[in-house]
Amino acid sequence: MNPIAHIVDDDEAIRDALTWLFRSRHVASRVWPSAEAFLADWREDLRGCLVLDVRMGGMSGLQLFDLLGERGSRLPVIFLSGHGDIPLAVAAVKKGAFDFVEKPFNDNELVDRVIRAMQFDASRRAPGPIATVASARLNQLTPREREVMERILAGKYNKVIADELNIAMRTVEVHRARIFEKMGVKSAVELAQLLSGNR
Amino acid sequence: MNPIAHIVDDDEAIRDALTWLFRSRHVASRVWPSAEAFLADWREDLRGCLVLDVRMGGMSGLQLFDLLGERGSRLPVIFLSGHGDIPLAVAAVKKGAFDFVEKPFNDNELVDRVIRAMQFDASRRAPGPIATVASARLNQLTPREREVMERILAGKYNKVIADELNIAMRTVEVHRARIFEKMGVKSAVELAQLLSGNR
DNA sequence: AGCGGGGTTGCGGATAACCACAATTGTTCA
DNA sequence: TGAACAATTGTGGTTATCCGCAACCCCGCT
Repeated sequence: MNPIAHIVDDDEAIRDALTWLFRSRHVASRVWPSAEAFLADWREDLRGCLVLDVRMGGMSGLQLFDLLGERGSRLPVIFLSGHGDIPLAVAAVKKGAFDFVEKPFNDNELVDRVIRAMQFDASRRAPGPIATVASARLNQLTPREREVMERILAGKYNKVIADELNIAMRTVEVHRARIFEKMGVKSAVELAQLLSGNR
Repeated sequence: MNPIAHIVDDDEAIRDALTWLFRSRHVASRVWPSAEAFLADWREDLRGCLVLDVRMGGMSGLQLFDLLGERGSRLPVIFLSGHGDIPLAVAAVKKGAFDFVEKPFNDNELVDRVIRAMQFDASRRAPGPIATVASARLNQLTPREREVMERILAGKYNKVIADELNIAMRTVEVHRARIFEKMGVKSAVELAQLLSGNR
């Protein structure tokens, strides 16, 4: 899925205006008339950003935001809020929304924020330095050790790993110990945490 | 450490100008005259953003950027680039830099981008939806189970956990099993991955 | 030939995890 | 007051992990 601005608003006039606006600024976009409609099309790998009306018939923008959060969405969300909805939008920002824009909005400002949200999304997905913490140590591992490690991280028993690789359990144990040593961890749990880009 | 704009530039005039600029806009900032100097003060928990001159005597901004990446920094980086350095800066953005600004820069624009970078940093650290994948299941856990889980994630043995909580090992085992069941995982490794915001 | 590194294996024992079965408190809520 | 739930513990047994000690094979390099 290519990065696009995903727009959810129940006001057709707004949808049309935004479609025109983004097209004129060469920003790819697509509109949905309701939270439910968007949810039906939502997939975890959507990229770009989400422009979301706070107040809508049916499921509100906030509710959608929360729901997407639960489902693991990381799409940056920009809320469109009427002047009365600002406290709501602020609360949303505190919960991790990317930004919010007051209605009526200034075209340039909105486009600017959408572009930034999309840049944000892109940079967060960049393979770059994010997970490089462990890569230095990872490079010390021999190929075979890497194979074993994969399976350790899959939560498999040594016995199973031995089976899959057609080697003795004892060998797996040896690899396991070396892996922990080289990666500077004491347990499989620590290893998983180290490699899950957490902190 | 409170969020501030961390500024690294080897030109004293620029440093002074930026200090003044941010102060006038009520954005906390601090300056360093070289990459090396900043590196000496760098800590993993710095918050805010990093404004970095691409070209400097000694270590360049790009080098510092790479180095920080290796050390696990997640501070969003805004590069200040002369017009000749733009290709470099663009490359940096592809590697995960947050933004770059051409010199000479427009004050408003720079402040705006710095604020966005800081918002980005703040929202990324927000307890919000990021790790909410698991939070639904996490809420099913009883307080006691949570206590046990913390210690499991610390890689401790059941025996040690039992000791710390002053309960029998058997009890820990029961909690452990329940935790795995409620969280829908089969091993401590999976649990760690689930809770490390990976995907 | 000698050396080192990577991969492999066996033995045996200490330690921990995992589990089914069974049971006892204390609290909250209908 | 009785059902439901959280927290607790025990017994006994199976299965895994973790390690020291010792060893063999293959390969590339000196």
